[in-house]
Amino acid sequence: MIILDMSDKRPLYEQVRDRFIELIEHGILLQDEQLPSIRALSIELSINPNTIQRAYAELERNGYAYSVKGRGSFVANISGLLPERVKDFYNELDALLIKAKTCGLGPIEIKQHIDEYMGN
Amino acid sequence: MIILDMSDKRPLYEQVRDRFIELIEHGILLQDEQLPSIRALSIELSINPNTIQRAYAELERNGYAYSVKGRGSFVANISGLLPERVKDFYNELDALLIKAKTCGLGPIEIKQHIDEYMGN
Amino acid sequence: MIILDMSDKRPLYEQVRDRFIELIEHGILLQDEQLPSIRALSIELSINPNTIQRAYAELERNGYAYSVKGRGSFVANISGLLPERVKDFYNELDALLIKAKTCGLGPIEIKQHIDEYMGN
Amino acid sequence: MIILDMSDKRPLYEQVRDRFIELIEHGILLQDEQLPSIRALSIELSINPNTIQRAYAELERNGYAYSVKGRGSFVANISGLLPERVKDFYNELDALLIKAKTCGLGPIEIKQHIDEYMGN
DNA sequence: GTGGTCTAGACCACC
DNA sequence: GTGGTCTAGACCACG
Repeated sequence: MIILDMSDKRPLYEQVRDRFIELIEHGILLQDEQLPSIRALSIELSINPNTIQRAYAELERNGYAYSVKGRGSFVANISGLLPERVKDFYNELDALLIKAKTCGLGPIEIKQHIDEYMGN
Repeated sequence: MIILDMSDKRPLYEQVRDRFIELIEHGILLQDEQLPSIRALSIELSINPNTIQRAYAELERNGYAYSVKGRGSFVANISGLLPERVKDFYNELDALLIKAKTCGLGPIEIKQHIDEYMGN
Repeated sequence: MIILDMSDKRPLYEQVRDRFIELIEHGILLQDEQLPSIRALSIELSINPNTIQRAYAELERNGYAYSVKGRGSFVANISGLLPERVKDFYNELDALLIKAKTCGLGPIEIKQHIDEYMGN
Repeated sequence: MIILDMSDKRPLYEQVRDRFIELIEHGILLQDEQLPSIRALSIELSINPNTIQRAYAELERNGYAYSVKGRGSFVANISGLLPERVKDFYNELDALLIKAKTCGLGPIEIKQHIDEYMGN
């Protein structure tokens, strides 16, 4: 479920965090489902429990999970996060479109690529 | 020409490097034009010359500049870099489109946003 | 009567304790009324009896309940607790007013807010 | 400047964090002023550098500070945080006013206390 | 068993 | 020198 890439320049805790965000956003992990325990996952991935702890803390901070002492960590209700994620998407898209301009790419080529990629 | 943002998370050398890439890609710095000397720029920005040196080295490594011992650094011919940058752009766009799907955004909304942003 | 929120950061025993304090202070549970038995409540809430036991022990320690061996736990006479609670309230209010100052809020705005909130 | 209370139930990193928030909000630490280095402060307080690091990370997350690798940590521009802090204040005040009601305190007594405390 | 905090000590990137 | 990440190992509170 989680795969670490030691050659990735991102810190391990970000890799773990982002992988869980992906799993939650794609609906593979459902609301209130229990995440692997910090200790179990740290053994499975052969990394320190503190690193998992940090990843889980960030998931909680970003609204993707909640944890209860003595019980475990669980997937949060993420329905409230959608507007924020849409806003994020458009911000990133705008940044990318600036780059497109400096490559000589116009709206027509980009839109065509989108149709090919997402289907129209 | 170069402005540093100390509260930016990126290291200074990356800020310097990326700013020059921007200036070069936008045609503000032209081919074979001389870049500021390391010493002059380090004084102007009040930062360590090593930091400028590293930025220039990266510019050279990425094909945006070349240096002549004892003469200085100059803007390279970047026409050969375009295909690579276009490829980069499409890779980043594809990653973003995956995110769009998980936000419930389809090609129609995205294309409309592009038209509004870039003009059609 | 008691509702647990698993995503609440507070431990379960505090949630149980505080909910009973609320019920007692609001006069919903009256003096000498019997609290639910530890066993019954633990089953109703699907949590460990030790958790209820701890909540009840704290209620007793804080003067909100008393227990009779073999009989159960009962609501205590809380009239003696009022002065202490008033004192608590003013202490917390004073701390909050310091914060108000650093936000540029003066007595007029605060008093107006109180009137709107509590009615005058 | 920073005093730790080992008997305080709050974790050390929260004590450090909250103390700096206090210093920043009260204008004792000014914008862009450098915070003590993580190592220096950890020695001064006789606690582990990781604990300071965590406190500083939270300050940064909450918009009170920014840090630059190789340079240090600095006080951020907090003017943008004011509306949020005002909102926080009113939320906490509302919670307190509920408590006041259960103590039999009405708006008149509370407003009088505010006048005595803040001056009118 | 669970998560949360802390220490000690290491290594890295940056300046 | 600075901050950032990670490991190893410990202790605590909670259930």
